[in-house]
Amino acid sequence: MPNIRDVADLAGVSVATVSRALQQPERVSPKTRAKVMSAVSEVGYKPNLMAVKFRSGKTHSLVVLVPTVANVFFARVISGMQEAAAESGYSLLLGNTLGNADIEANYAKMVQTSQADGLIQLRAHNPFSEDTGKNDSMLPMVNACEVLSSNICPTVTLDNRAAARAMTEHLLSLGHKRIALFKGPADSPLTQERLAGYRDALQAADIPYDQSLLFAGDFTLQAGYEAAGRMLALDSRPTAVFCENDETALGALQGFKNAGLRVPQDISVAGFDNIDFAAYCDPPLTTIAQPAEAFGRTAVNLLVDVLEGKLTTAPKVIMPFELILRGSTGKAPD
Amino acid sequence: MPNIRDVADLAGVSVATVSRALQQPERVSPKTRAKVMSAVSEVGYKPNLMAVKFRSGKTHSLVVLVPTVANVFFARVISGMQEAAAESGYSLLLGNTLGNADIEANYAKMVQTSQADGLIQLRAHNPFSEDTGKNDSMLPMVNACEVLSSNICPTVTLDNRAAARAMTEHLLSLGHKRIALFKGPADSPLTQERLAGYRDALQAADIPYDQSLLFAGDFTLQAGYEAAGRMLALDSRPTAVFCENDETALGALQGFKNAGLRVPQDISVAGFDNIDFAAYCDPPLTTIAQPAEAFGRTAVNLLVDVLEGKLTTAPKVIMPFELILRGSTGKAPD
DNA sequence: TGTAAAAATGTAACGGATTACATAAATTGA
DNA sequence: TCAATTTATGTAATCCGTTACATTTTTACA
Repeated sequence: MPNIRDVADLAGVSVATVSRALQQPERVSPKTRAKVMSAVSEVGYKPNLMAVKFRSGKTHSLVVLVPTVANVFFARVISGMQEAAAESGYSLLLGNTLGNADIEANYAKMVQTSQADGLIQLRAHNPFSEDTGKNDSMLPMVNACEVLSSNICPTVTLDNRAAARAMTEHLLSLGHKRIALFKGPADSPLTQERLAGYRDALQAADIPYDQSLLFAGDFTLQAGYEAAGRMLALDSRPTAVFCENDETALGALQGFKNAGLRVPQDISVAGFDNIDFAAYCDPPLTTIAQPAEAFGRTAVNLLVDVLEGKLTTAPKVIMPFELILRGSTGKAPD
Repeated sequence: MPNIRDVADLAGVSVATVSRALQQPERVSPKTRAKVMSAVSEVGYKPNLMAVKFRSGKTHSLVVLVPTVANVFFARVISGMQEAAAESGYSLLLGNTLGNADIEANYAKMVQTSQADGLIQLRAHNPFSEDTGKNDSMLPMVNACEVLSSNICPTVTLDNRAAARAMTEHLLSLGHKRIALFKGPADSPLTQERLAGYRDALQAADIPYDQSLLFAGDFTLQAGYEAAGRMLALDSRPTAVFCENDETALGALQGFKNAGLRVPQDISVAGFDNIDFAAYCDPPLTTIAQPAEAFGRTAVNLLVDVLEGKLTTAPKVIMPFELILRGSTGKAPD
């Protein structure tokens, strides 16, 4: 690979002049600039950006910790991140962490070893085991989607409690009294928030909260399918199910159908996320739309602000949700 | 951030000794090693890996050009890549290119500017517009899934032609005579290969090839849905549809159902990829399973081999496919 | 034309870790 | 105990751009 010295030699100028000709062309005479430019193309010079990054101490890379890139919702969030990152001149390093704290810590090390400037965490877990060495300033981290309870960094989230309450109220308004909840893992704050919203709605409607109507899963199609099976074994069968994400709902949909139930005549099913598939299943899924791409964009923009020292406090951005009514929910059977 | 000199000063040794104590502990006396180690932890030293990468000229990063991370199949391929990359000590830089050649060229520049060691392209397009400056050796690139016709780099693919033929033969064996093909974009080699397999099967069965049964799309749910609508407008309606990917098939499934058709009684639908959703739709989708994670792993391993100079020729790895028979295909109606 | 100011260019230090080479210390064997 | 090895450690160059500072050249105006 040719370097800046090769160019300087060929053009008959110093390396400083070459650097200036490329970085601040106006600081160099037109004649020299032309000489440099032709030398650049003659030797096929491409600046070694690792050298630039090393010297500047800025990598312009951001690590993103994704529990799993195979999740459709996260894929959309990542798309949004990539757009915003490109606009700000950053690139994204995706870490598929499988929700494993060790893998996360490993990626977090990239920030501590100057391989990345900052980190975006999509899960409610602080990946920085040890201190980052800069206790004075803000952690170079942003938390999105599922949010840490401690307020250690800027966050982007959605009012999950209010959204869950809105969906539960929708089901109540259709006359459902026994509403099952297909949850995520019990230790997930996101699950706890949505559960709280579900309870809020029940309480407001004077319907007793029944723990036997809760079914935990891991947000996959299979988990939804299996939860449907377990639910059908209940003595007194619920007439509606609120699933904490769309994959779970789609799995449940299939589980109910396989058991011979009709949706929504026999049972209503609602999801959360509004992934593309939710509009193309049978029946189409009632769900909560989250602005996934905007989540990603906002997270990146916040992180860039942190890195540029534009933030002194850690803001919490609440994104809007939207209730999407489709065919999978209907009047409660008599 | 403390650097190696801070450690050296505190330990009362030279920077060379610190470096050796960390890289080749056996080259340093146990006493010195202990001093260095305690100094390391006392100042909280983390080596600046940008400096290491800069000096070594190896970034241990691989760029992956993904048409869209929101595609479930690609998400699985990426998962496989990440596993293999982690095992070999590489990290992945994902580029969401939207199939845009300019964006691709931009990411390819990361290799030319020493920000990444190599590149994996999931689309049939050479992103290196200009030469890379190393015409003598092999391009630091691997092509996976959809493959370039020119044999400029190692590739990992599947015998798409044989797979499409196998699926078409399955439909023929069920008695279908008019089989529609929901294709991808016309300029995609992948589409051309699958089309060729479809034609092979028809020809072997002495069924005339009818261009009016081909419907182009872009591999999305929506494209499948719309193609279904267009197909239903045909005078003589096909009894089976072979979709070139599962998203298209799921969109088509919904399109047919909305039009009042029953699947598979009125029309059979087959897909390609075997994404998770294919098993959880109604009816479950007959499809071709591709070893997506293995694609990713193989691609990374090949690229690492290229980078380490272990390959002198460009191999073409053909992965196996599997025909998955489910409920969406059935006997042709009389 | 002479001098001050402005513009253009050059020199060299810098960033942090690695490593070839040089030197110093410890070990071995006679 | 001394020379010959072996082992341990130190010095300084290197990777490649950027940029502060120094120097040279050009321009402007009296």
